[in-house]
Order: sequence, then structure tokens, then C-alpha cells
Amino acid sequence: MARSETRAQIVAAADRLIYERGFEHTSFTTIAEAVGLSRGNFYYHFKTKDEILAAVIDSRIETTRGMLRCWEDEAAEPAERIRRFIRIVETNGADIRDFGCPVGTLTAELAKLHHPSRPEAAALFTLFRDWLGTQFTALGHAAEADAMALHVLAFSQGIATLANAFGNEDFVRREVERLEAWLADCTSKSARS
Amino acid sequence: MARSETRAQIVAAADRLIYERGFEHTSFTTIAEAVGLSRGNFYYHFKTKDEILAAVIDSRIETTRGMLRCWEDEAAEPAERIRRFIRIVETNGADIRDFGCPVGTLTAELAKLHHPSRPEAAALFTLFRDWLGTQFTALGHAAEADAMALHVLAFSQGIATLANAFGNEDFVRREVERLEAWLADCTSKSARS
DNA sequence: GTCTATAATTGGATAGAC
DNA sequence: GTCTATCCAATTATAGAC
Repeated sequence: MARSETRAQIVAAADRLIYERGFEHTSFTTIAEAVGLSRGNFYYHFKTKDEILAAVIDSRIETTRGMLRCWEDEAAEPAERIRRFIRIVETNGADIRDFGCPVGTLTAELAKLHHPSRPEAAALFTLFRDWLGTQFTALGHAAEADAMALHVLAFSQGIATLANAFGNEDFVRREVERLEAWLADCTSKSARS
Repeated sequence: MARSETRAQIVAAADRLIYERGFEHTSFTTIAEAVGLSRGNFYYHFKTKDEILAAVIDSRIETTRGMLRCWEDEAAEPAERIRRFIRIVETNGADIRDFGCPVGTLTAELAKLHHPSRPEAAALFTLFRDWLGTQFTALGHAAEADAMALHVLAFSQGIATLANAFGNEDFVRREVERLEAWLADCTSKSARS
């Protein structure tokens, strides 16, 4: 198989495994087995475990950029775009109940490990933060755009954490509605002014 | 040293280490060194790593119960009690920025590991959930008490996650104020009725 | 109750044949 | 580009002396 193709398969498998089992608990053996590769061959593609993690984070950054672009294409209204973000805790409900938020749980794990890739993982958060900030600026809240972006980000992280802990669907729906009501309130305020 | 005394020391060291480094990344060696004990002696007190985790969770449950009782003693007003809870993200600001919330990060890790002690870790969340629910009921919101408790719990989890990711103090203060404003709004509504 | 010594396993990582 | 064989360090865990 072509070098880049195998590499892509490794990154895809590692991405999923790291999400489901955590970085530390994901071994070379596990990833190699998932791809159907020998451990020896593995080292031809990645020299160290940290290299795989870096590749996975890069891949997630690209995927996230694509998703944000997609939301921009699908919705012209900033408020509707923000709603797309808010609803991912429902869209990815099953995964979040089982494994939490991929960004939040990875960032938390890397913080505890003092891992060198920690800033890159946090950059995933920054991607959402900046994108949400841009939408709030477009809504006419330039001065508080970043604060509002962080609020939405934090709120959805909290929902993800408790959804994972309790597996309660009603709770997720209720909190999403609460956050959407808050957003609607912001929107009406900007429309009024 | 007396059996129970050494055991208590082990649990205290393991508690802190698991919080700072995560459960999987905390080895017997690390805990033994922290207590100043040989690895061999260690097995006299705890047969398996899972046993230590169970003891740590039990200890956290007791500590939490004590903290909740303390808040009840210090504040008679339910709203003030809830405010004590909301402010722990500031009170424990430094730890949360470095290691996240001890309950949220442990629950998330154990979920990914499919660890048998997962329910016990979630019980820590339930402790706060029920206590907050009791306070909201006392505030005259019996019907929505649990939903409001979960809201406060989720909100503070979100703050902890982002505080850990970004290390932003302003953000924490702002979000705590936002949550306190929400609480004040609830209180005024119950006062009016 | 604490120690040293050691087994058994798994982890990351390398060398070299094909 | 993929394999097998191997190394080394760290991990959980046990046996038995003191």
C-alpha cells in the first residue's frame, strides 16, 4: 500500500482509539491491530507515540476547519451557525455519552500528563472559540464576542461532561434549549439596537 | 506504623497523585515513593490498583460529605449555600487550572477505561446533584430542583474544563458572575411567588 | 508491618531480512 | 513497505526473609 494511504489509515484508527480509550491507554499494539499492521512496520510510519498524537491532532484540526466551513455554507445567519455548534452535543449524543467530548477529554488528559502536544490540543478549542467569536461579532456584539464565545464553549463542555457521567438524554435536551434561549435573547437584543 | 495509619497515608498520596496525573498514569511505584514505602510492603495494604482507586473514591465521598455539611453549617440560606458551591471553581482556582475538576476528570477517564469503579466516581457527582437539588427545593423550586441542580453542576464543569484548557482567570470570574446572576434571578422569582 | 528479590507481562522502540 | 525477532524499561503482582 502507498505510504500516505497507510499513514492515513493509522491516523484514522489512532484518532478513534484515542477518543474511545484515552491517549495513555492506547498502545502501539492496539493501533497496529486495528489497522491490521505488524508492530514492526508501524515504526516505518511513526517513530514515536507522540508523533502519532501530533498527527491525530493535526487531522482533528483539519476536520474541525472543514466542519466550521460546512456550517458557514449551510447557514448564512450567524445565530443559526452558532445553533449548529450548540446542537453537536445532541448530534453526537451517543458518542458523547460514551466517551465525552473529544476536545475536552483530550485536553484534560494532556494537561495531567504535561504532554508537549498540550498547546496543539488547546488550539482545537481556540478554533471553535475564534469561530464563535466571529459569529457573535457579526451579530453586533463585537465588544463581548470573545466572552460570549467562551460562554457557549464552556456551557457545551459542561453538558458533555454530565451527559457522559449520567447518560441522561432529557438533561442534554433541556440544557441545549436553555443555551438556545440565551442565544435568542442575545439575538433579540442585537436586533433591537 | 499502625496498619490504618499507613493505609490512610497511602490513600491520601494516591488521591492527590490520581488527581494530578490521572489514574492510568499513576503507578504503584509513584504512590509508594510518595509515602516512602517499598513496593513490596505496598501489597500488604492494597492487593490491586483498583482497590486503591476504590479507597480513594470512598475517601473523596467522605470529604465531599464533610464539605457539604460545612457549607450547611456556615450558611443557613439555600441561595448562599449554592453560592458556596458555585465559587469552588474560584476557591480551588489554581488546582483547577492545572488539573481540572477532580470529579469531572476522573469520571471521564474511568468512562474511557470502562472501569468497574465508574459508578462510584459518578456517585460523587450525584452527591453534589442531590445536595444542590435539596437547596433548590428549599428555595421553592421543588418541581425543577433536579434540573436546576444539574444546570449548576454542568455550568461549573464547563468553567473548570475551559479554565484548565486556557488558564484564563478573567473568564472564570465572568462565568461565575453569570451563574450567580442566574441564581439571583431564580431567588427573586421564588421570593415574588 | 516492612523489607528484598523476583516473576510475568506489557509498554515503547530498534535491527535487519524479505 | 512490510515482516519477524529482539531489546530494554516499566508495570503489576508474588514469595519469602526479617
